[in-house]
Amino acid sequence: MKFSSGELNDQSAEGEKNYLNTELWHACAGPLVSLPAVGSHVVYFPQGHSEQVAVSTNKEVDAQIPNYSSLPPQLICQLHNVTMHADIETDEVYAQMTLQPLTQQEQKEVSFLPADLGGASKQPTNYFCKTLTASDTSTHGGFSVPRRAAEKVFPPLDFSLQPPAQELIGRDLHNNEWKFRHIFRGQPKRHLLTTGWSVFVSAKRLVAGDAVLFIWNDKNELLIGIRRANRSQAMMPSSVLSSDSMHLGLLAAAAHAAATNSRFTIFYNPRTCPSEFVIALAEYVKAVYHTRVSVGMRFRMMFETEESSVRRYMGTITGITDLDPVRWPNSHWRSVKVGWDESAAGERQPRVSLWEIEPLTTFPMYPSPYSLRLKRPWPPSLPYTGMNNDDMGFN
Amino acid sequence: MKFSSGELNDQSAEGEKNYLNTELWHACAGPLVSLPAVGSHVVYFPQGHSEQVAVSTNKEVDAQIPNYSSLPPQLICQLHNVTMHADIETDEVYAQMTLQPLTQQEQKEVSFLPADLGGASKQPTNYFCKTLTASDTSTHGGFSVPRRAAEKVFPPLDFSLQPPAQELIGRDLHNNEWKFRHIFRGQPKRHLLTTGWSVFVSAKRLVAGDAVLFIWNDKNELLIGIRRANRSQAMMPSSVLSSDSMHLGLLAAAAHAAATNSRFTIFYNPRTCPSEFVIALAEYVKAVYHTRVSVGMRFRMMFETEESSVRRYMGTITGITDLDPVRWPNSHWRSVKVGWDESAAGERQPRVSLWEIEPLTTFPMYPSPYSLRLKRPWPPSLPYTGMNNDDMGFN
DNA sequence: GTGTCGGCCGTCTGCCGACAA
DNA sequence: TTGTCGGCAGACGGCCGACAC
Repeated sequence: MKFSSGELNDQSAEGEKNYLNTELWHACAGPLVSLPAVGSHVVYFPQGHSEQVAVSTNKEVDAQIPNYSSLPPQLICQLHNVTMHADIETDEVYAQMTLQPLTQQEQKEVSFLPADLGGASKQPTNYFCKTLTASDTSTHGGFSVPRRAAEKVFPPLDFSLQPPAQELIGRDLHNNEWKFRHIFRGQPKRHLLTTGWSVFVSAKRLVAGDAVLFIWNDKNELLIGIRRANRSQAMMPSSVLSSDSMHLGLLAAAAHAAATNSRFTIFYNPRTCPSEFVIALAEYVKAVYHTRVSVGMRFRMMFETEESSVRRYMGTITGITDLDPVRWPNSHWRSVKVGWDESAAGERQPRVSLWEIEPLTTFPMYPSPYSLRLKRPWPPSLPYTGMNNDDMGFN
Repeated sequence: MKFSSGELNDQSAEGEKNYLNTELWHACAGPLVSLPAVGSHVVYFPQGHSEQVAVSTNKEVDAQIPNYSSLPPQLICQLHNVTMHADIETDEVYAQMTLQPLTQQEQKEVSFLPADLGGASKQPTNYFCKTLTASDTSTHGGFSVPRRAAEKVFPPLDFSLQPPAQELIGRDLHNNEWKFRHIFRGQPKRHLLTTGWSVFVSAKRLVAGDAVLFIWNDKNELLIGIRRANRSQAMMPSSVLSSDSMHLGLLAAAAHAAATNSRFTIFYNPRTCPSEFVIALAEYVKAVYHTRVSVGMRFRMMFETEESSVRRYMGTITGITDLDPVRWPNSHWRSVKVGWDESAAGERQPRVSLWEIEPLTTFPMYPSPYSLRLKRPWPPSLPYTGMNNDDMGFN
């Protein structure tokens, strides 16, 4: 992957030389998360960004918040910078992206042909993820390593020893070192992490239900990540800025950047965010202009499993309408209403975006009507008007 | 005091019935912090708010951030609501205020005569504040209570017991109960908190240098507060919104509220904020229009001491100029440059606002030239122009 | 194959006065 | 007056196999 990681970042509290391990970041972020390549063209959705802020502040966007008439529901941008980070306190992974909206001239020159998408999330191959049990997190004992996991990920034990045991040394997202005694004992025999485990649990404040990741990478290094359970209401309001002001802030920042074609910075929190709101342009173009969808159509969509792998759920498209006709008319953000085959009561979103689903076609793909106007970035139903600085309120 | 406290607040994670103790909040906030009364008129300074955000995000405001030409450097508002809060994780105190900018008509009707200021911070009388030592926070022992403090604040011990001891039960800002064994023992005799102290220290994650407050209030209740040491760089970026967007957000929120005379919400963090940025209008008017200041004039200003009392430092006015002539011309925010008699290298601000200082006058106060135009809210040098919705970029 | 438990040992918590600053 | 320490007793951390699901 081409994007830089661990760049010096004055908003980071992670210290000067912050070489965050890319592989570990992606493992913690999950198999569905991919970051577009630096320098590439992306589509930014203020609506999606707003959703993330709503989840983070635990407050829906207020109906009183004014809309920015000049801000379209999507901005085509060049991605200038992506840095991966992890919260010092919680190890929550997030990415910082610097985006620059394209000028109208640049947009005309952009290729709207579907390109190769390249950077699919590079999940490590040799890893395991286990949700912690009460015994794992209790002070009474250590960590029970699933047998297959230990045999796949950890270096083989010397079974001539009695009992077979070794010391494992791994590093977390902050490059902190953690040591564990790995032992194979008990009746029946099992793999355990004993000495060192409890300090890890208390340092990371892990509780039953949280998950740990152990990765053995190509360089024979052990990487250790954590994924906290979704204790949804544990999210606390920031007490820095009201959620209304935050919503206004993200809109104002995007509107100003669009009006002046200047750079702006956003944070993307993969574990809290319902959906990615910065999408590779090629992916967007392919989904919106080169895929036929209609009500009644069957589709698949990927979801993450407990064990950090993916599985596909199936559903049917029940409608294609604006999510918010007032604020964001003609937006492709979550424009597809869907029903799920296995619906466990609000477990899955009732609305998705075109690029999140894989339509199931039993017939060969014909060129869509849109493919005839490939040179026009936006169909008439999506008026992408140039913005006038004078109506922004900025100096 | 008239303001409501502990109102139901859907952005609060503190639970349904949040009766936060006003007395304890003020004790934790410190003797210099006062909150204006609900319903009263106040002056809001976006610049000061911006300073708070800069400190909270640990990042100075970017020069690239556009200014809002329509937003004046101060807004006269009615204060509709004040609620006091404490961070669930850190116990950091903060206040949420709902402000509504006055219409031009309302501003003309406002009394600009200096009124009584009323709500000076109501510090408790029977309390003590101690900065924790290494022994206090070590797991090896308990908490050493200064003798005078114990005798003043704690209920008297029954000295017929051997040793004299009692159980103290107190409550923190979240109304959590804490029990301590208070004992008078050792050679020489001293007051100690033993059983219960260490769970408090570990629950609050106190370290040497942090301070605790014990208050005995009128209702014979023990209140317990904490004040963490200024580990300045411990502040971490929020990872929700970029600091630029936050700055834009607060400006946009204030500008929109001013343009539409609608309410907006701000958070005030007394312990992180360099200066109060919501000031009682009466206080502002008195300082700006009824006080003569000039270069060379001597003044006093209050500061908080280690023991949570106040002392006054003296200084000399060295200049009266705009802090930021480009963004905020003709602002009274930190318009006074000062030199301090006892200057311990950047310990005290080199710029203050008029309402923060007490000018020393050896002669009787004559009416200032401004007092002749009391009925005009703003002198010509402060053009308070009405705002035009059309140039705000809002719908 | 793995979660939880009783048993058991060792370390550290935490209460005490001594002592010194 | 009060911060830190050595001493000591008891609680809990943490390693073990047993056992059950």
